[in-house]
Amino acid sequence: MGRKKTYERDDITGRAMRLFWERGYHATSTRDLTEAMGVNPGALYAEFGSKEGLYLEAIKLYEETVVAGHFGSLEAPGASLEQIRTVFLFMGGIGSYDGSHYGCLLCNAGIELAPTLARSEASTAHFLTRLTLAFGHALGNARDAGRILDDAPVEELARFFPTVLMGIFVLARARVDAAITRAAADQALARLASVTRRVPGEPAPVR
Amino acid sequence: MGRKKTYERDDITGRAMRLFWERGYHATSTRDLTEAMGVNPGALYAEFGSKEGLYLEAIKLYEETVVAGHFGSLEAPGASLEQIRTVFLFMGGIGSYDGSHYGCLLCNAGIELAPTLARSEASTAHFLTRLTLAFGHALGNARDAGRILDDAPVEELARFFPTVLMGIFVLARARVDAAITRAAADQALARLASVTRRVPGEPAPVR
DNA sequence: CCGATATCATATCGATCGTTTTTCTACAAT
DNA sequence: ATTGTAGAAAAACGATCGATATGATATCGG
Repeated sequence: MGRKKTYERDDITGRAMRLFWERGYHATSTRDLTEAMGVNPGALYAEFGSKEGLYLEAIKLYEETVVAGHFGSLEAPGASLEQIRTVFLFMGGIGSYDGSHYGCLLCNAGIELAPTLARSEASTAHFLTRLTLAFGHALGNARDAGRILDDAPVEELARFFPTVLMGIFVLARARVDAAITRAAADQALARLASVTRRVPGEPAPVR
Repeated sequence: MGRKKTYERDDITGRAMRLFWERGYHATSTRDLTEAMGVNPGALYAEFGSKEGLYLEAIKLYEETVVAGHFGSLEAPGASLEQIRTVFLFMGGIGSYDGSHYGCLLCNAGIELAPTLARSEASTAHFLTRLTLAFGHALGNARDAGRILDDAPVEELARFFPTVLMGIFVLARARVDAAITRAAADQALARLASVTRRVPGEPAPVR
């Protein structure tokens, strides 16, 4: 009994996510949020408890959709060098996409809120751990397949690549020239190429 | 004629800088600022015009002191590979220093305010340009001295290194394990080593 | 068709925001 | 000593913040 909701939770969470993503936490007011979500304040607080609760839900949705969409290929069973290259080719070109100045919600959250909101800090740290494991997975597969040198520092590389990605997100948000993110991604791939075993038919490593 | 000021502008700007650096712009109120600066609101507005004006002054001071302190060696006439290595050795160890979770004020400013405060976006972009020029300068010197390969991609590397630094700042602010920033810095140096010409008496490149 | 009730739209809450005004105090030229 | 003035100290400004309370409205079981 009672009236039906005129919204779906995932939908309004997604709208809030995009607003937080673009503007950050503090620069987004609850009025901005209710307007973009198309709901009244009461619904926001009934669904999410507080602005902070909504933010954390938005982060969760971001992990499940955006992060999974961009980096899920690295976590797939057969992930290897191709998936790493694809990620960096995409990230290198991020400066030329619409909305690239949004950067990454979890990177933004870590910068803006890590000192004052422990759950945000934890989310960003978890995100970085996830990326590190994903790269480690793909690199491990590549090593098992004999595609990278036996003494390649897999663990260090798996920590290096996410760091470069964070740097690229910072550059994208500061709207630097797209050629810079391109160069950064290319050089990360060049580091990968320097530990890659050459096999017949494969293109030469970038320099 | 009139009463003497009880503060010095650089001193109170520095106190504001540290507070903005740690907490970010929006999470720092003018009351927090006046308290930390040891002045009354009237003095803040007489000196800086607005909270935004104070923030921009703090950024300027940060460039002149902190940035110059950490990256000035790269801009010196004789800068070369040693200066690049020193920078990354320091940055790799940043996770183990007190206050490392502050990250970098200009990186933080780019993330938090770039979408809403054009002058902040410009400051971060200018900072990145400055770093790129500094690395390009050091790499150019190294190439002129025959210390890196003739076909080494100097310009791309000069764009790559600042990107890695931004990534490390993000990690530091999210308080990830110090071993991760260390690995990221080491791998950036490994990329440098792969274009470095081996000369007698020099240590072997890192892998 | 009718109460019961969950959600709607809207007004409004106290707190805090960035900023300004007011009042008082110290200093210097006369 | 007097007086003009720049700065210190404190109160208070309107606006907006996150959050809530108040009625109107739609949807159900009966």
